[in-house]
Amino acid sequence: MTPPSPLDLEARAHSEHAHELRLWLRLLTCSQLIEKRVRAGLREQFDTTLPRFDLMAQLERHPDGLKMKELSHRLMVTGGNITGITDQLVNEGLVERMGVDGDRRAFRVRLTPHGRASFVEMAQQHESWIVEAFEGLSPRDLDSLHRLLGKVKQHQLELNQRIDEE
Amino acid sequence: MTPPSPLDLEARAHSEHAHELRLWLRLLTCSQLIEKRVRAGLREQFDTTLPRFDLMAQLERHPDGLKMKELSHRLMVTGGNITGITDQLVNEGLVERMGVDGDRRAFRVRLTPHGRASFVEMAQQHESWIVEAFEGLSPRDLDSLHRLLGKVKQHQLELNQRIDEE
DNA sequence: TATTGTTATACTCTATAACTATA
DNA sequence: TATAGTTATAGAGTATAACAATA
Repeated sequence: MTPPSPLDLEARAHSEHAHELRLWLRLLTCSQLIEKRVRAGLREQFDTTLPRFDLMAQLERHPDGLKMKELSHRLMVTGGNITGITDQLVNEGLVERMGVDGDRRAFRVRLTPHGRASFVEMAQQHESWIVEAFEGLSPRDLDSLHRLLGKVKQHQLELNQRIDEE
Repeated sequence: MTPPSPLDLEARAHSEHAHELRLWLRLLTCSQLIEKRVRAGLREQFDTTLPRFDLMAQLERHPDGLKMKELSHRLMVTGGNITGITDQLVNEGLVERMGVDGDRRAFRVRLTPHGRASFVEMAQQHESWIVEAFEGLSPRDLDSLHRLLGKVKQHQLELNQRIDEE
């Protein structure tokens, strides 16, 4: 016979916040499942990766280019990684580094015409994966989910703000 | 250099299906922000990683242990990785491999008493991070979000089912 | 002195494929 | 033949820290 578990008490204490924990696990599962499909599609159909796609997506939104520092901030990764991804994309002729007037330390990175055409093609396919991922939701559900996640996001940003100020 | 704080990943959305794209980017942003905090906490306070924590969490829910194959399925990663993580945890005395009656190929992996105690400590802290992450939501919001994500998850699983059958 | 960006490095996480030992 | 698990390997993705050039 199994000895009584010493952890029954803790298990009960945990169940007090079981709602939050279950929500977190479900949120994580959803984003992992969708992300896996997107990564696989980018790899199989376009021989690229999500960080590369994300960097190009940022540049597509900013035709005049973005500085390395700005890319680092927007993609939430440290600078060395941006250098590496940018180097790859430059070698493939998809983006280019341009000088910045008045600051010879910095670059503007922007899409080349080839990079822009390439991105448009990927973005169309990407969109279809995402539409497929959410086709189980009504327009009203989509809106509710967006609004609720907006609250979550806002709260995370406030938490990070507090930490940055410490 | 610390990881850059926030972001504007959501800038990526553009087309006629902008609703779905924006929802996806927001979902991804939320899970990334929370996940980064959890990973950082596990590393700083317990010198461990999220996959290790997740494996132990599975075992805590299954006191009789789980087979390597089951862990692989539940954690959504391939078998070789389970071997690696399990090896680490065995070396640290946190889990153990037990034989399975009637199948000498397989193992049951389960928490040791030390592993269980260690997990409880981590889980309490983990819970506080998750509660903090969602403290901006009312109980009603929590419930709505959980229900909506349930629809998303269900749809992903059906999509994967279709792919597995191809 | 501070900031922008690069370089070098190391570590975690992951998938793939070949392998073994059982079934 | 098929399955459970291991091993070996390669590559993605990331952070850290030291560094150069410029502000």
